Amino acid sequence: MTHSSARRRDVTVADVAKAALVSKAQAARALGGYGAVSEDVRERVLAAAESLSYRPNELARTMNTGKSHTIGVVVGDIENPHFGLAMRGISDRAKASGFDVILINTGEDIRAETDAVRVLLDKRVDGLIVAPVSSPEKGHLERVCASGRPLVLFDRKVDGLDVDVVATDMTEVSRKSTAELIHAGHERIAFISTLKSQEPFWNGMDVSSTPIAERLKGMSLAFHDAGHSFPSDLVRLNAGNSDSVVGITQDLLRGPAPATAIVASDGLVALGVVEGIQTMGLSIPQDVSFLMYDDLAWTRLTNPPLSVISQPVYDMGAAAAAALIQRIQRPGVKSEIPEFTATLINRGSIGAVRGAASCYSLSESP
Amino acid sequence: MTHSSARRRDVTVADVAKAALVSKAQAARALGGYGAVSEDVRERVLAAAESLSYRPNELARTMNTGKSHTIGVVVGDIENPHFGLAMRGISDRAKASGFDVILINTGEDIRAETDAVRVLLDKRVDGLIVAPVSSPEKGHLERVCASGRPLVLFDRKVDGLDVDVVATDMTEVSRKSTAELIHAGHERIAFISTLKSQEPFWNGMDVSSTPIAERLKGMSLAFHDAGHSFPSDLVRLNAGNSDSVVGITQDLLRGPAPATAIVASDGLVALGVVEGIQTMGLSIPQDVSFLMYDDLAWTRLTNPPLSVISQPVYDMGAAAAAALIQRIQRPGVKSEIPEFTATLINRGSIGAVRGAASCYSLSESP
DNA sequence: GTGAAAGCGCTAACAA
DNA sequence: TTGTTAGCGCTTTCAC
Repeated sequence: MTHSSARRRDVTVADVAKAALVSKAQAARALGGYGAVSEDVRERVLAAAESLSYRPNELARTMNTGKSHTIGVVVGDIENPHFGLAMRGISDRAKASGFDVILINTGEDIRAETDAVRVLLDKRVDGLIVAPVSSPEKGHLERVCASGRPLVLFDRKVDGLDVDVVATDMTEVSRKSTAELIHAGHERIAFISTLKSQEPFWNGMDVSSTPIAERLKGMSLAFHDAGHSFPSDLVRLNAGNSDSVVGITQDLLRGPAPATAIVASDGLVALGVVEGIQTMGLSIPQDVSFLMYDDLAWTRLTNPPLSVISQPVYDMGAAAAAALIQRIQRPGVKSEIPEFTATLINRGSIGAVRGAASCYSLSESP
Repeated sequence: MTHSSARRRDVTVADVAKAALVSKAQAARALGGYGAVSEDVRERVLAAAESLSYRPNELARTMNTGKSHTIGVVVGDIENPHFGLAMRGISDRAKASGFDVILINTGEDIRAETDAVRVLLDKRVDGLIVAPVSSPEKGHLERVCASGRPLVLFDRKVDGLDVDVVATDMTEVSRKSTAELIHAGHERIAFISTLKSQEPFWNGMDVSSTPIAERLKGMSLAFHDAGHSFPSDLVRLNAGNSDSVVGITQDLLRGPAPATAIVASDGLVALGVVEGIQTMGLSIPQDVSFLMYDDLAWTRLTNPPLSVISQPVYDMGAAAAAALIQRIQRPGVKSEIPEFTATLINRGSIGAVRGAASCYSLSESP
């Protein structure tokens, strides 16, 4: 049993120095790989370290240097594969540059997000990537900037915060997708999002979350292009768990002027929408057309497979990490962030409106 | 602009002490909430801290106390909702006890897992929860124990490592589910797992991953119960990405003695299996029956909805955190870990074997 | 090249 | 109740 004494003190540079018969400073230099050390001393020190199985105390190191070689990531919902994939992009890119990545999940709660940012700053991460929950509060993010450590926002930008943002512009793809739906005869196109909002949506309302605002703007533009008016009564915010989405879906599909197509703003909403449609005994796309954001693996398994708007999430994660590391290594230098574009993948859940002339055929995806 | 000078030194206890006209020690006591401080001094110190917007340096604090009030979590694949849900259970429980949680994702790579453990130990987390990738290597986990910090394993146990394990015993539910399949006339039941293995599976082989071993043992027992022999030629390990699973599935369904039922050992494998079945133009459950582990949200959206084996993942996460925190707070005291049981949720992907007498009807789930 | 000594920001033992 | 003093383990002057 080599580890019988759990309460043993960690071995320190001093121990190594003693064993190698050199000064603490020399041992530290050899171990840390800085300063000037003779070959002879270096070897003795490394050998001693090896045999004592010395491990540097990163905390002490960080305290002195101020650098931790760690980047912190804060996301709202790690159960959403969207963030899982982004996380992989971030990790891969960071690892390639010798940075460790630690993540904190907030459950889409602004208080938890504030805590998470505080914890990571306290742990002296070298920089942060935050996928901020949509909320007017931004004090915690301003505090990051004030601390002097770089911040990169993921997915949404925050008004009045001059930091790098990695996101896909959704306006164009939304416009194009909506045009596709309109082309198929739809005018009653609904949009469901979990975005929290005090008031119901109205046309021209200032939507605080950039990606949602862009999706809505794209829809609005497409309706304008087609000479129709945007059915803003079919925009539903504040969708919560899956059950509430099911309810909203059923509500949208009932009544005198039901929706003929539904757009889900993310994978979680999509689950509820499809379930809602199914429980009403309706078929996609015969009775109602369906479109969702994010190309999740399961969307190919339903019947019909679902049409989705796909974003290069992995690449976005990698780009976020790259931009952050750039900022860390060359403070003050503006980092170049690539443009990302989302594309419509039209699988089979968009169909002609029920009862309309059935001249609709899919236009090819680019 | 309040944060114009990004390069300003952080404000320390010394600064606060000076402002409050007390000694550094008194300021530290007041701020840290330990020792004895008069009401007068406490107020002056807190006021000074407030006005200087003092933030304690957690690193320095951790260096002295050895405690970080942080627990580290290491998982293989955060894209798998299984771990996302577990993570929420862990976070919720930890937060309730005042612990922060940081996570590192390893991509099912043993080297990354080793690194992750090292990083977290270096950051001086108070304890670790690890969902270990199945691998013979366990040096990194032994190092955790040697460091004196508690470790809780999630999902799988590791041979020769005497630590708390939070897992669901899969033997019984596997046996029962397999019996269900056999009852429906199936004898050619396949099992696909991503578990890495040097050699193909053979009956009686020592499978290193507990949950997979249990699944297989349950199957074997059920076949034994029914007086049939276990078709070990239909057990496929080393499944990789989705494409490879599709290939394995197609292989299993071809040939002179094809599988009539397929069991997927996790959600990722399941995606490939269903896709494989669909691309062959076969129907579930008419042509082939299907069963998978983990009750993921999308399993209700396929046609038919998929039969699954459900584990209380959130509760398991919470229990892991509870056990770990117990160990942190009362070292040496053995923590009581509840038993978890998985249940078969028979939705609609298990049917009678093609061509057999169609007397099969679902037996009710408990 | 080398070593002694002064920090980093905090806690904790010891006196007063 | 207070203040003084020593650390925690490392990096980093600054002399030699």
